[in-house]
Amino acid sequence: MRGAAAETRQRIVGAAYDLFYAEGFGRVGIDRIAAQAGITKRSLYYHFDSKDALLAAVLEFHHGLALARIAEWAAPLAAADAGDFIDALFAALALWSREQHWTGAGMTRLVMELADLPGHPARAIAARHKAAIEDWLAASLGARGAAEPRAAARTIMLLLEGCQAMILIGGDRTYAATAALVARRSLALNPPEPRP
Amino acid sequence: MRGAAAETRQRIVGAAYDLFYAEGFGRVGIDRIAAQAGITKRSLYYHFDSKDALLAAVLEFHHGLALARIAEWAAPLAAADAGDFIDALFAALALWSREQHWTGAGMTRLVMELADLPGHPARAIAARHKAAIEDWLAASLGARGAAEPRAAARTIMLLLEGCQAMILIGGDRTYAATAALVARRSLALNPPEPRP
DNA sequence: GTCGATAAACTCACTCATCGGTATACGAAG
DNA sequence: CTTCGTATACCGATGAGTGAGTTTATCGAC
Repeated sequence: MRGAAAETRQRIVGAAYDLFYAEGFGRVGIDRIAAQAGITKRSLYYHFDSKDALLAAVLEFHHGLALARIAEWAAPLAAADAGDFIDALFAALALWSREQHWTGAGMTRLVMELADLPGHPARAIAARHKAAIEDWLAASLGARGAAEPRAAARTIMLLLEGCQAMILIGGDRTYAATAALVARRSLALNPPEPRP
Repeated sequence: MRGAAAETRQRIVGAAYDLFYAEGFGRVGIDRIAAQAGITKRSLYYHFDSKDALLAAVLEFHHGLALARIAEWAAPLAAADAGDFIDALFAALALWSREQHWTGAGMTRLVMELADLPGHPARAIAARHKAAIEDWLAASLGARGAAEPRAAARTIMLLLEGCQAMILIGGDRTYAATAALVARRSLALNPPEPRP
């Protein structure tokens, strides 16, 4: 049973991830996480010092998971040009938002929940996460011939975040198409070098 | 004391507004609101059936207040063209975000907090609120000669929401300038009719 | 004009559930 | 025998919400 700790830890993180993502940080109690993980609360506190520490672990887990997922998602798009890549991106967002019980991006919701606590460790992790996504976007766009990949990535981040907020608030998924259009046009104003 | 109810009610709404806006809905207890309003908890429940009902009243209050504020803000811009109007809009956002303890848009944060409760009354109020803002934007842009004011308003809503999220997450206020640029360019693609 | 009746406006003290976190003890593996 | 991991049972604080009683303003009756 010596290596079971890591497995138990992961089970706790997984349970907390599911619950935090579904209902938010504040509204989910430690007891429910422990029950979902199939252990007692005391055991949970053996593995994690506090609820905040657990949250940090969950976010790190989510960070890795999300980056792996978008890399996997982008794999079939290796040959796409920047414009098609953008269209595919927002089409994927529209599809994602159709999922039942979709609640938008977990990191963003968490930051909003902790908006008055700028010093909270979770805020730093979320900031790093978003920066990593933006970096990945810039690299992806640059590799597909976008003229100013960093500026384009910033624009797309704005539109992605805005899109998720608007869809969540009003339930109108056509904002995804609007965002794609805006992103494409914005890109077209910095046209890529013609490739031979 | 026969007509004091309305005044007390408003004091409760004001206290709840301050606290909800500063710390969110879930993390503020009824006791604190009552204390801040200078009454007992039991008196609060005399005026409001539940915490949710109080939240609804707070949101209606905020809705009216926000619309009045943006109208007041826009008054000096009556003569501005659509492009300048957009620049002023995002400049105001950048300035607003510099306020100490700035936590972004209250309605958006609330919807994120209640993301898993699509049937919550507060969600409907928030949706109406955002729709009203978008309508106001479309009217303002149309009056300033924008070619497709509805599409432009949708674009700007996306960028406003995205901007607030990005600034809150990363603390980087230069996203406001990026958003203004994107909005302006997007507008320039649908150029207004030249005015005589 | 004053005296109850009435209803509005409010308070004190309480309910029960849940919150995050812990003291202590027990079983198993090395 | 010690260390790791778990369980039972508990802590004080706080959550939303309430039952029952008290003050206060207004109004009809005389």
